[in-house]
Amino acid sequence: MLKYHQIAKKIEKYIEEKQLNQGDKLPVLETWMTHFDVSKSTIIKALELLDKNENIFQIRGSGIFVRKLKRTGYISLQINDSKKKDNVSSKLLELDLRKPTKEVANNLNIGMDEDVYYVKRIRYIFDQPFCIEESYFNKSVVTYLNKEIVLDSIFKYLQDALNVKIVFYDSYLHVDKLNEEEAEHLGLKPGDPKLLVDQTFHLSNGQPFDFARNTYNYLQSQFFIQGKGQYI
Amino acid sequence: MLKYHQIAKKIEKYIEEKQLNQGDKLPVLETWMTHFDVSKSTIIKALELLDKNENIFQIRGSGIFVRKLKRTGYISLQINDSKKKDNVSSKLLELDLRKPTKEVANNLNIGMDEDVYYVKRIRYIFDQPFCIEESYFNKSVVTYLNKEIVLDSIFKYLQDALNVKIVFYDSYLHVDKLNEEEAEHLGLKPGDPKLLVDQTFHLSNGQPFDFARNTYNYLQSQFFIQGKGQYI
DNA sequence: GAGTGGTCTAGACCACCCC
DNA sequence: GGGTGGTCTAGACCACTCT
Repeated sequence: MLKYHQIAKKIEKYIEEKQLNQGDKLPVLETWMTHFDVSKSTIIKALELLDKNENIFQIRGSGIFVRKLKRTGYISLQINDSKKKDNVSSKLLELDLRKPTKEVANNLNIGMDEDVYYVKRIRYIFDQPFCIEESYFNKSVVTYLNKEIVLDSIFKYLQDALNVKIVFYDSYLHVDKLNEEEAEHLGLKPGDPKLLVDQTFHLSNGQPFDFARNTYNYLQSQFFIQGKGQYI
Repeated sequence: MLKYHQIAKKIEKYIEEKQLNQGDKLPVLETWMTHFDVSKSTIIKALELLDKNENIFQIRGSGIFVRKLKRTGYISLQINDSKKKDNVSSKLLELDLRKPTKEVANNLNIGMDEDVYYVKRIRYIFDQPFCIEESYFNKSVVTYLNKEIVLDSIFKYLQDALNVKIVFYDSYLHVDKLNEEEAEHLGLKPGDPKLLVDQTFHLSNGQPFDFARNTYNYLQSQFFIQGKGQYI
């Protein structure tokens, strides 16, 4: 494990253990340098990581401060931290090999005669249905899938067994109305609001290999995004 | 202007001028180093910037590649790049000094006896209403506001005239149903879906000074988020 | 094994905040 | 003006990809 990753973790732990709150000041660079016996750049790299994950913010000439979310119970739309989600379970509805629709073929950047794995799941939080998830995997990349794999973590399997690495992803959000089938799955009424999140996951050559369409229950799901200001 | 900012801009321009597409390979580090006559770290910093703004992705041992969004007409939920938005106009509905509600006081971290500036605007894209925006500014930070300022860019005024700098912000998303008044403003029907985005903007001491509630027209607005994978 | 990006160091100097 | 974070350099060494 990289030095600056380790250090970032330790600083994160430090914040947690000291129960620091938003705006609390952390020790200065110099202190961390001597404490971990590494160069300045390494500490800066570690702090950069924490900054990116929205754990801290840094003010030049002033110091390093703790950053905390005020509201709880929200889902991150940025998968920076892959924190474990308890209370979440899922049910498999469909799993088969099929030809893509025009839309799916377009999103996966493949021809309509190629094969895709189709996976449809319902996801539950505290046993309440909060999301319908439909995924389409390019079969030439994801060569094999079965029930057991799908019920566990697909991404973990892709990485460990197939050596498929996600390099980046794009998410597209729409708000719309539920149709009858979706409403039934989510325990809502047709015409009720829904949040639709389309995602494409890309490989290291920039090609998408997974297109996912997520339909969220508007009563069970709230989201957050954190950002940094740079209005010039 | 910082060296690595300049270089990032030049590389961005290079991508644009060469009309490179997703997955196209960029020249290697060494080439950029000699081309700009700077050290390796500086180039890496520049590429880090481009990486953060989702213009490129880097694969160790392989190279630097162009990244592009597939869909157009979407609004970024990350204000990394503050690109100019044409076709967007706004109408001022209300502007006054008032006492905050409990909710607003809580979001601004102030007492209910303190003053806030209240600004209500409708935002139009291609002359279609796409957003109702209600903002509450802590008066002890934003000491003065008027009609002219509000119709121009508030954030620019805050930075230039009042020396108020946004360091970070949190966004919270909900999906819900429009009430009668909102529906009228947006040209929709009560009960139609809406996307609600609450934002708090924070100063360098971590304190929020602006709480904004944005209600989006679900037919006129679509959003995107880009991310990087790191499933371990 | 050659090519390529990433980490890490040590140190000079700079830019900003705040007293 | 002292304290503090940020930029930049030069170079050693490491880790991954691809053929």
